[in-house]
Amino acid sequence: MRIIVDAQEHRPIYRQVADEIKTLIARGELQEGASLPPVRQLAADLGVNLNTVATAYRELQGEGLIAIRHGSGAMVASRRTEVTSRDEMRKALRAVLTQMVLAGMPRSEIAVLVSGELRGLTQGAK
Amino acid sequence: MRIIVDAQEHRPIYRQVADEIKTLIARGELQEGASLPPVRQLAADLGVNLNTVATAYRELQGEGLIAIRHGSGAMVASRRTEVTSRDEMRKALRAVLTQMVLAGMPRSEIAVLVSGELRGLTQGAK
Amino acid sequence: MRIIVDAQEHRPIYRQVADEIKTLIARGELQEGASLPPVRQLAADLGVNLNTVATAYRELQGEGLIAIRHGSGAMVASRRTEVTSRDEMRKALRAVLTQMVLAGMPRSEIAVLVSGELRGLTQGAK
Amino acid sequence: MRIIVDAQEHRPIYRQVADEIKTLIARGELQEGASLPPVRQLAADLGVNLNTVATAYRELQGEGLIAIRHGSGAMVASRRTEVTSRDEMRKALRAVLTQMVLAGMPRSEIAVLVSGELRGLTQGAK
DNA sequence: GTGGTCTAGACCACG
DNA sequence: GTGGTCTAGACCACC
Repeated sequence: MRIIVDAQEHRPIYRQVADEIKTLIARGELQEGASLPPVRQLAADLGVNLNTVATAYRELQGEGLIAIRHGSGAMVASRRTEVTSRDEMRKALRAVLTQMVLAGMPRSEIAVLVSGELRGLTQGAK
Repeated sequence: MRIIVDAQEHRPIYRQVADEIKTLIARGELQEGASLPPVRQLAADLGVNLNTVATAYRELQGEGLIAIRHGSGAMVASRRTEVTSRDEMRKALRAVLTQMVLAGMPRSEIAVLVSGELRGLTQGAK
Repeated sequence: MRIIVDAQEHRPIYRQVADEIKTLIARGELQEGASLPPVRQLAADLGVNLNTVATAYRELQGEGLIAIRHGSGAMVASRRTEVTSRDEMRKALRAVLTQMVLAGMPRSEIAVLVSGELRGLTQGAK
Repeated sequence: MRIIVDAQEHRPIYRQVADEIKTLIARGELQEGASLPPVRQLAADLGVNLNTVATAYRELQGEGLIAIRHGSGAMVASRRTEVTSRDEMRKALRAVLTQMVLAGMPRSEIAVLVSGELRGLTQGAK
């Protein structure tokens, strides 16, 4: 499983892990029923603390995206989640776009970035 | 100045305040040279501590977006910032879009949201 | 880590702490990758509030000199900074030298002081 | 009297004014007995608040550098002062040099800056 | 009247 | 155990 985390980023590491796994699920690279690597192994691969990965898995479980079965690992449960409110997502979107606009990125370039990411995320869904 | 903060959100309050002000600047609702409300007044309006607003202002000052002059208040200094790397913005964008896709939001609706926000942010720039 | 602060001085304490750490880094007494003491411990050592040290660390982080990782402490990241403009540094230098000249300090003695400090600061850079 | 202040700098404006006048005195451009401009006029020239200039004059008077006579303006009293302790000056010098070193300025260039400033300050003294 | 700094202490987030 | 955030309130510095 190809995941990269960066300790210097603003987002906490556990959330980076969770977000990357979410992206893999959304892209269809992790299908329903697929097994996730054991916590210890993923932690070792990423060079992070075991608790960090465990927290990420717990978050994904809380959102209903994965199922953790004691003693037999974790697997992808579903491609649907609804925990984050529409309003909160909109605020997050606005914050990101604001950042890009203030950084001087032209609107056309932002549009290209967005559609590029969207294409990657939705093609696996069909 | 219309700003809303939510103590329940993950983002710290001082960053919510800073982000909202950034959006107002990006939108052109706060022009260069415009005065910001005194920290104590904004703190009272938002129902938060003085220091929380002061921290937000300090962050904006550090990014070069506002100029604070001791004894005479704060004003908008610029509409440009460069603190966040392109790569970090891209990752943040991907995380938000992933969230939306997994929430089951159709691609067309996401596109509408994005362009709506973008329109609000870039029209003030002309 | 030997740091001394003086509450009577004009410079705020958090900046004194940051300045002292900067000097330790410039001197090479704190190498890149070295750990800084936990905020609470340094605060206790100096007899100041936790927040005061946290503010100093945050300032150093903003200048890129240290990296703070939530949950696992702070470490020296770099020996380079670029925040202060050349012109501002020159003006500050002039102010200090003016002070010394008006205090009646002979030019030769000032030169000795300067080269002594400079030697301490640049020898670690070899 | 050629004085420039910058509201964005770290030093408070009143201190910038005081420092600039000190430099003029140290350089010999303001001789003993010379009159200083009226507070109101200097404030108008600099575009700053009247109280700011008054505070600067008060500081200079406190250091014995100028004499303020009620109703007849201020004049340069002496070129000697001793209010700032040797230790505090040394600390200020160290902070400036640390800044320069961390900004990557080579030792040779710093030396040139220092001797250039020193030459300007001490030539008027002979 | 404006912002700046500091404290003491509480509680949370992260690894 | 580490840093982060917030509060309430005091006092200072600046314009």
